Amino acid sequence: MAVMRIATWNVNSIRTRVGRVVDWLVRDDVDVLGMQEIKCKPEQFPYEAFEQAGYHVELHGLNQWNGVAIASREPIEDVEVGFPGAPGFGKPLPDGTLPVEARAIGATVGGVRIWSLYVPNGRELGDPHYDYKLDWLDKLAVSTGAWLQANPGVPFALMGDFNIAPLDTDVWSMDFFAGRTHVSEPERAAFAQLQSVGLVDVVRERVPQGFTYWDYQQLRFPRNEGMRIDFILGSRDFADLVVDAKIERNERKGTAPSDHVPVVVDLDFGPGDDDDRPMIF
DNA sequence: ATGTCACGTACGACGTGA
Repeated sequence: MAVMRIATWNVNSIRTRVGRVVDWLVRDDVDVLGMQEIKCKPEQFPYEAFEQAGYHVELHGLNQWNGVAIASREPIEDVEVGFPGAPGFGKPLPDGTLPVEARAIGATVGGVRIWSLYVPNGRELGDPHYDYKLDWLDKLAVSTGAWLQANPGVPFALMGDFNIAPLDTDVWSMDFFAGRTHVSEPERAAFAQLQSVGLVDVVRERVPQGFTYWDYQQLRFPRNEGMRIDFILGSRDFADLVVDAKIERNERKGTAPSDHVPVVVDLDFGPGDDDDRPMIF
């Protein structure tokens, strides 16, 4: 394959939406999908629908909350559940450590190292969940920076629901978000830290405007009152392969949509063993 | 015109998370 289409999508329960998700994968010819908020354990995951459509699946799900997965037409290699140093949260376990939630899964597909991430929401400024969010992002940046140093030349991307709107134009109203999470300076600094260790938002360059999430409440989608909080952050080696990007706004329409839509990039590996390439030369 | 949805528990309706 000379071109690989990679996407990220917070599906908000895969059991509720497996039909929509697999239909879109096939219809849009997606090769690799990182999913967030699958909201299930492995034994509850609808593997069959993915396998029948030609996708392998690797996932990390502990309970009805959070949960991340990767689906891919090519084999999924070197799966890693959670990143080194990821902080836990909640009631301490018998050994005194905090439970680490199911928010990160990494794998290599076609020589590309990718992570599907569901960043903690934060709830309210000053809430323990907010401090947890910032700590989680800090540890993610440190872990990512170390990995990039140790693996030069490997195309690498973090993708998922970051629960941060980096720009004022990434929310429908800065007045509405004044004093709330997702737009605070510490959250934006945490997002910038990911860029400072060597990652770039490979979608923003090609799609400067557009939301990726609209709350189910208050007619947010019909009014286009959304947020841009889902991103694909690529290393330089990854970014150099990107030839196209899009936000699939149509996936917020119709029956029983997720509140998020897919974010997509195409990677071009140049002339190669592309079965689909017409033999006209 | 529309004013939220998904999960678990447990079989109606509420608590939790987003």
